[in-house]
Amino acid sequence: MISGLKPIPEPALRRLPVYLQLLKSLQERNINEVSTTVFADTLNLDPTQVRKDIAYTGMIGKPKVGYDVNELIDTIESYLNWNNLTDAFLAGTGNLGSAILGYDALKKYGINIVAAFDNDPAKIETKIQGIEVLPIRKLTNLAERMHIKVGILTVPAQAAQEVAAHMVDGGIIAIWNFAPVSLSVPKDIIVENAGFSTSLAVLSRKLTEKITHSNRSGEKIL
Amino acid sequence: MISGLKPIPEPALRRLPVYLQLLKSLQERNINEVSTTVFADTLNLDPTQVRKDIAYTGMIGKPKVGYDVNELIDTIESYLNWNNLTDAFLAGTGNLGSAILGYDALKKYGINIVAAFDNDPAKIETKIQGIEVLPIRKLTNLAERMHIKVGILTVPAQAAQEVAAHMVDGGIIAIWNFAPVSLSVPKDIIVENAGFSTSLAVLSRKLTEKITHSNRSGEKIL
DNA sequence: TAGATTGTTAATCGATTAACAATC
DNA sequence: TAGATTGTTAATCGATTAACAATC
Repeated sequence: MISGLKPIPEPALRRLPVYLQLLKSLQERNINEVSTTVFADTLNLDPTQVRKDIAYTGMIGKPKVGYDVNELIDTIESYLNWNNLTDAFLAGTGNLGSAILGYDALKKYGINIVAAFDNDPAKIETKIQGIEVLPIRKLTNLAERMHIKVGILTVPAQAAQEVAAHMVDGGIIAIWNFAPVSLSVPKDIIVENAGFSTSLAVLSRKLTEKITHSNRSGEKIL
Repeated sequence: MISGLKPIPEPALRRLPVYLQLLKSLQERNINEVSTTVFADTLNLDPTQVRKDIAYTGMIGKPKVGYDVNELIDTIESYLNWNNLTDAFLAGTGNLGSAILGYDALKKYGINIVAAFDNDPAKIETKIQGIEVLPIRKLTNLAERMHIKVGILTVPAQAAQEVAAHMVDGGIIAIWNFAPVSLSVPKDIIVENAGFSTSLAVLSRKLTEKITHSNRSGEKIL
């Protein structure tokens, strides 16, 4: 065993930030210890599941007591590498791109946007939310020179594939993709799709099911 | 059997918009037929999985031929109810909220924002992206009167729980939550968390794993 | 101490993948 | 027709949940 930890399943990984958020609120209320029962009751999860999820981070609890809140925050944050800032480029300074540039909390998730890129001449050489906007053609070279590893893709759908390719050319290995397009990139490139469509599909379908179901069973829908 | 269709597992539901996106691009290229082999190869999925996913929507294909592209688009869109516009309220007109107000493509996902809410006096009674901004205290009443079912929550974390409660009071039954908070709402309320943290957790951890792994095995990381 | 909680192994559940007859 | 593809049943895989000894 080299790393001492089994690779985490993605569903478990997705729950970690939820735990973190609860832990922070406990910390604010000066609560120093937390059991998986508390997690489970608050978040509607199974306590065993919470215990397993936490175990993936390497955190060790105390029987009868639970977990130390501060320590667990530190452990999860360093497991996610959120305690270190990773420099990132953002491409596409439309509404969404600009909003992300202005989203200070990104630093809490370990992301530090150092430059933005766009092809609109009106935006180039200006600053949006204090971050300089450069032409897209400079992205590849600059990424290489600055050893940038993370790219945030907020360009329109039809430009996404091309800009993603520029990112990869510049040595970027992780793309946070907001465009509604499945990017075709080398298989060792990490792509995390954060577009709205998946999330809205779940919302829309659940809503549709609920409405048609409550109609059928005669419940009121107003 | 009442509805004729088994309820779809959430992982399958999340893949539907991805299929839809590919289908639209086939449609643009005037391709009328598609097989699950094409889906599988393009999207790196198992063809049987694609077939099962599509079956949940009620779509029927033709052996040897595949599926009719236009018909499958229609079927998925109506399965998600994206072919009808659902009116929605948005609360919180900061960077992200404003970006969503300006995001025309939301209409393609069946969402039509009819009013926005904020507590900043400077914003109230103005229009953002052509949509009127009203004080939050008017949300509950107006939601009720307008029979609004969907609320988009883009307020700061500390306000999220309270505003969510106002939405529920006004009869909203589905909340698209962008605040990094797990909302506590009655169990029949649909909450879809679309905050950045989950998505960034996956990206960050995968990146960390990749970098530490490639170091260990001696590959170059630049 | 007794009771609550952790860590872990075993059982269950559900989703993915494989196999294959039916079809055009 | 032959070969490709669908639809579906069976097998596998992996995640969730249950059970329980160890612990403070």
